[in-house]
Amino acid sequence: MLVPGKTSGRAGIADVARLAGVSIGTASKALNDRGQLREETRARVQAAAEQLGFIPSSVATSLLTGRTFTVGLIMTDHHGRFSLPVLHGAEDALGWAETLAFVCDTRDDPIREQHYVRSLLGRRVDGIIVAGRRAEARPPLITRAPVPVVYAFARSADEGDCSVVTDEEGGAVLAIEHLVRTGRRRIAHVTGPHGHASAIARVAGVSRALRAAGLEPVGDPWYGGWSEVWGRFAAAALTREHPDVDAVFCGSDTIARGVADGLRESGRRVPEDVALVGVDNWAPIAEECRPPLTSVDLNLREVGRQAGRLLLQAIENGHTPGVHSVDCQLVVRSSSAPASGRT
Amino acid sequence: MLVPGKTSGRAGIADVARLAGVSIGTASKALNDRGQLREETRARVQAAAEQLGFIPSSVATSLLTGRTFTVGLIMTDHHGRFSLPVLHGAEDALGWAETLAFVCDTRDDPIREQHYVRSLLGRRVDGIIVAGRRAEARPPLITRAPVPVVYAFARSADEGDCSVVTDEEGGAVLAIEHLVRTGRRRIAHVTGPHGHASAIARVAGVSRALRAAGLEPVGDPWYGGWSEVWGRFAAAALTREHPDVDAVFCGSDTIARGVADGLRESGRRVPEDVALVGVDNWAPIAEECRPPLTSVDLNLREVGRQAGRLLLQAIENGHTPGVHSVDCQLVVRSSSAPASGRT
DNA sequence: GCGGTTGAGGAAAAGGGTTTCCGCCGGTAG
DNA sequence: CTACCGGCGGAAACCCTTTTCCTCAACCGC
Repeated sequence: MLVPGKTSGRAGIADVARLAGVSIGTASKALNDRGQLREETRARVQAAAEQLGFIPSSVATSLLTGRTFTVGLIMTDHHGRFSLPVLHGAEDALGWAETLAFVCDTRDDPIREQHYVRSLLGRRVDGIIVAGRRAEARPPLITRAPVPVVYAFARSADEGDCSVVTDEEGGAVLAIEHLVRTGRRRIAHVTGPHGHASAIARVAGVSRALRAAGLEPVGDPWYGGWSEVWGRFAAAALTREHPDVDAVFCGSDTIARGVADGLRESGRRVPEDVALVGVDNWAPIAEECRPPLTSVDLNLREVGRQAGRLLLQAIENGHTPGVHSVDCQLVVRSSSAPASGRT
Repeated sequence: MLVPGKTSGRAGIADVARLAGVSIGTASKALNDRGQLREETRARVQAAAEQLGFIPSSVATSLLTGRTFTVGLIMTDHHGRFSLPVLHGAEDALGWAETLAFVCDTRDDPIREQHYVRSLLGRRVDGIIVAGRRAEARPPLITRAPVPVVYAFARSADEGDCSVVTDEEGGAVLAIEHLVRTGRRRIAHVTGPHGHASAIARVAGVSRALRAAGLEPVGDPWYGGWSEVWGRFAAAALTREHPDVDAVFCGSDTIARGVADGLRESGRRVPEDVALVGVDNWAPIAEECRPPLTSVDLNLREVGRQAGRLLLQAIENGHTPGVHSVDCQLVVRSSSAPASGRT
């Protein structure tokens, strides 16, 4: 039942106070368990608030305290394959509904990005998270931002900023160690475009892990694209040039799926003849692959969680510069089962 | 250069006014092109604002005007395949950065949802969009909401609410008409689980379109799951039971991809022997399919755009109840090219 | 009986803008 | 010379809630 009281049509604390027969200040104290009030008064006020469906305006308290319990989340990959898990992680860290996130999709347009930043700043967000896939370190969002900024997944070029990234090199090491452990010896690496930062990091991990295991790589890394077509092509070429290959580590699940199809069509069995590991652990690809694909999970949700935690920390205690790294995780499916007769 | 003026560390309009040598009221008028001021004064104030990097706090104006230029976007499908395009469309309608959206992922948990709703209401959002895939109409978010609510893609069970949905039945008609137009006569339909609302709508569309074309369906609709495995299985069974089939309309791109693989492995060529159309137009699947897949696009972005527009309209002029339908769009790729020798 | 103490609740300021209303000043017309 | 008017800019109210400070009354002990 609406009370004709205030302009907005919504009950304000003044309406609650009037209904309970107390002053505004007293009502506030009753609702926030502050001050010294008789229990009876407190209950009366709370009943009144309940009856009116009173929800306090955080706009007013924000104005008062200077904190909005609001952050901006800027994403640059509009399909959300990378930003969404980051958002989920951030939500975890920010507490369900404790702090809410304005999500802004820049569509990789710097003008739009600046618009959004200005808008966020005008709304007095407590901080900003910049999420999104980008091979290289990205230019800082803004110089001398009046609120903390944390970069998630895409790291800032400015070392004084705070970034959270995945340890892609470590992820590659994980994959190779797994293959070696399951008895593979002739391991090839098929990946994305030459010069792509992710490709570079993973190649480095592959070299390191192979060296540590005392193995020679099977040819140079195969650079191409991130597509299935490339994977199929590479599989055909690979089996032709290196018939003894017994495992392929792929720079993405998409490539790996192409490789799986290519191998099957060249008469190789997966995993019996050749084991396969991808990267991304992207369910619709990895799980539908024939056979289901072992994959390196980039742990993006944890990246988001860390970013959220660091942001909160920066808001409360000040800036924590540096690059924070999150480990990858290997998700084992059947594509890398040990070949029969091996360890 | 920070001015020691105010508490927050950020320049306020008082700082600007002081620097420009005018009163606060005058400064406000100068910055908002309001009132009668000498051009010189206006310029002086604007220069001061520029120098201080002044960004007005929309918290303050929101408190004053009662409008926050903020909406809530509640999503229920956490992979975002459906909600994200809706978000993008909504962003289009809300104007880049004019109105920002709090994005809340409920993970299909009603408790979390209520938390978020309360939080949004406390933040005095101007309206709420509920997005997300759900087969059936969903229960209303809240009864007697103090702000307008628009349901996007998942429609509300309450007819008095405002919902925007895609015309899934119409999408199926589009697909069948396309197949008929390119000379196919023996058209089968492979879809998801029996009883699923989307499956039901599409089956209805298929029947209608086939009847209109004077064709008999090839057997009953094939109900199964939304997976590739099901598609492969169905393809094998289909070619066995109906060797004369020359087209398959699939309930999703994933199924269609499975069917494509299954057909190829049964010795049928796509599209020469059998044409294929999917639903979703989900790029990573449709484009990587062999051959690239013709697909019915659900036009989710447009759904989001409509939802945004309707919400804005509801905020400004009041409620517009009813279910608004958005047409699907057929995206033609090579999987449905006319067989050689046909029209 | 009176001062001190404590418990309960009210009054008012604050926070950062916008807007309305008002006053001042200079120019112009009567 | 005075009255009026228009241009320009300032003072203050207002939005909603929290919080601090204050008042008032009752009760206690001496």
